[in-house]
Amino acid sequence: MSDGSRTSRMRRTSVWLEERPGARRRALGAGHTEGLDRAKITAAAVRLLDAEGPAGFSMRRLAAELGVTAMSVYWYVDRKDDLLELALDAVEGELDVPDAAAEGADWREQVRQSATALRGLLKRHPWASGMLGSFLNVGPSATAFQLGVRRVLLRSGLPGEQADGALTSLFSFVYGHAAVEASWLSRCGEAGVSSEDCLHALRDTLERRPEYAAGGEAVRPLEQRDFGVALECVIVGIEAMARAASAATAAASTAASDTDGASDREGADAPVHTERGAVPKDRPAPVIPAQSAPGDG
Amino acid sequence: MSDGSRTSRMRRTSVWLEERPGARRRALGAGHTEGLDRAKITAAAVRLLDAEGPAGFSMRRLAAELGVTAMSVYWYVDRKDDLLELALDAVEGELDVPDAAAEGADWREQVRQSATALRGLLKRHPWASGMLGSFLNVGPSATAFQLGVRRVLLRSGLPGEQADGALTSLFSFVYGHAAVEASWLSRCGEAGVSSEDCLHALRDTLERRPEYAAGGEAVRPLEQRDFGVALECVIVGIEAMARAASAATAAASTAASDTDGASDREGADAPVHTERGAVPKDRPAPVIPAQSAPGDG
DNA sequence: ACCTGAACACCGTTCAAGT
DNA sequence: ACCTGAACACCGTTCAAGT
Repeated sequence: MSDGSRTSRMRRTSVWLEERPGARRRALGAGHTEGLDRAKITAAAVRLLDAEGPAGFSMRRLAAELGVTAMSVYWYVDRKDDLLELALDAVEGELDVPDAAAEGADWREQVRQSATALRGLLKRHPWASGMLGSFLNVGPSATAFQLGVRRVLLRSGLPGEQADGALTSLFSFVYGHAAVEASWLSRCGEAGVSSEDCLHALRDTLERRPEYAAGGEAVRPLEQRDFGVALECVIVGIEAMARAASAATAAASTAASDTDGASDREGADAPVHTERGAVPKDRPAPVIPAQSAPGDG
Repeated sequence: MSDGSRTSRMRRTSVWLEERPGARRRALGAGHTEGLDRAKITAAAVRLLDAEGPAGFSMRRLAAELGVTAMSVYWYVDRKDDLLELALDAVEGELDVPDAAAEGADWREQVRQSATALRGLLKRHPWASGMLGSFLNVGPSATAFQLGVRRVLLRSGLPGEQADGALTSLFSFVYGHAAVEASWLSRCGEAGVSSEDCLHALRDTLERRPEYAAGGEAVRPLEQRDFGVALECVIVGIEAMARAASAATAAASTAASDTDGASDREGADAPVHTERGAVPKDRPAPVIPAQSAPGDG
């Protein structure tokens, strides 16, 4: 019931989740400088994506860049999507996995650094943020980074289940922010317009066209999206979550035995500051919902 | 220097930002039941996207659905991308714009409802979350909704600039979360695998393959991503931001005149609870950065 | 004003050969 | 084992015609 035969039933959800992954066509570690290679192809794909964007990327174009016929690539990679997944995880390898065991490190600062590093990555490779909405993103590099940040989040005092919620919150925010920013920049870039001119055109449209009911006074602020302020907002939310959780733990252990050493955790004696009971921690945490899978209607 | 001639220089950043938008080819309000129509085409596009997903959507397929030749659509729409933008804003029209002027409404509850409604929309139309990373999303419906939520956020006591940061944080989170969730579901769906089986395969891979260095104990939690917990985390962050801001305002007005009515705002006397000065509000809020626009390298 | 058909320059991918 | 060429079934979009 729980052996590996179940996985052979599925066609393909990700390059990383296939039956004999990695060692498919040729040993990855073979040290030959001539001929193609999964690593070489992946590196070329990253270069091409960086240079031309996802719209300019094609198997034929990539093969030309490698000085090879279009179909040669298919010996190393089954489908274009597999190659894109490889490219995605390859750039995520640029991230430093934070060290949760570092001695005097403040978890907030580590979270701040990891989030900023991820954002920087997604700005260096603007095509990557779009891929996060297309692929599973479960490659080794992506996984190592996410687990590392999770370990850092646990240092806040957050229990495991809520640390996952915080991790989701943090990554969703960084991904979403980068995707919106990337689409803005690429749209302006393709049209040959500066961001300022584009914002100017937007303001003009909002003021002049009747479909846009509301006035222009509230439009201006939408120009400014500050990653730092928004990130700080998420971190503060995580912090409040952790404080509420450790206060609950302290109260419980105080009720059990009165002389407990749990109060040396910082902020454990602070009250919960939200009016409505802060973070609901007794709500069931569902698995990613399986119903209504998008397929053919 | 600031007249409309500047906007004619740009080719196209969005359907919504073209020179004579809306009234391009035919009056939109014309009441004829026969023949095509921008509205009819847009509605058919939404239906096709819902049914087949973005990969199954093509101009030829759409035209067939409309019982018309492929090129007929091009009389009403300049490019496929324009049509996708129209479809995106069309589904965003399903959202209720929150009423910030409602009498006894709690802003947290309104934010919660709006975020949940947006998430529901992005789950009903899974292709939409991907489009948010491709287009400007400045159509009338999207704009009305965002400005409405912004007005609600202002009721928290947050000053305008920080309300934009909070808005960015909130929307980025919902977008990012929906995009990751949608990609997960669609990948599993296309492979004909349930989410549970896919998670099982992922856990197997993490445990067995050497590239995935870390052990499996930290892998399990990544299955559970609770939108509610993460959303609450963002809301608590916004709340803390607002409390810090209004505390600063109260302190300033107390310094100016001692008998000020500003202290009746709830929580204004609470101290800032973050150890590092909470939200940095003196940091400059940059416009969406214009440098390093992704184009040809 | 509205719609069509043929055509152009592409795609991803399969398949039978080559060496 | 590795690479090629021709071919299939598609794309988005242009353009000259039709009515």
